[in-house]
Amino acid sequence: MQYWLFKSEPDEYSIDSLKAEKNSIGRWDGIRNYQARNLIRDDIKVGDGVLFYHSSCKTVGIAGFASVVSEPYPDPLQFDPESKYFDIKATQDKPRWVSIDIKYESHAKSFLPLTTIKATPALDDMVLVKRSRLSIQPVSKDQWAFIVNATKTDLQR
DNA sequence: GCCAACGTTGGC
DNA sequence: GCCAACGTTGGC
Repeated sequence: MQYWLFKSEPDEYSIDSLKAEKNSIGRWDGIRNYQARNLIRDDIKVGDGVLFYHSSCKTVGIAGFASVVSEPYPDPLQFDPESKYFDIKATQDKPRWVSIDIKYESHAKSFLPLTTIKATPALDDMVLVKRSRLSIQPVSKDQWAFIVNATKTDLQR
């Protein structure tokens, strides 16, 4: 089992959006970065764990947990001229971009802000800290375990 | 809204 | 294949 971090802008698609989907399963689409695509296509497997990260918003950080529930398949948006993710160079025979489905697992009982991640020595090797722009990135087993532990009690109360 | 850090494009 | 110009991401 492997672990990953997926970034999403909560104004577009938040962990609550995922939870609200039918069976709490949503399609992760609109990936238009080759590195991220290659991870989805080649490395990410059914059953892998996903950290759901909220980016470009008031408080950025890890909002909850999900899991991978499908094999990769062609992203339908690349064929849709109405979509902002339409790609004129993609064809049904030779699709360029892939999606996978993920399933909501849980909210972090305490939201883990990026500022805390950066201030935590156990987490400062995260790709998030080092190469912040990658929208899908690997997370180590130790990082995952640390984050599961760090978010399981609500420190706000 | 600014801007740094990338990633992509396209001329040569 | 280089690299300048341009576009995008994403924190602040």
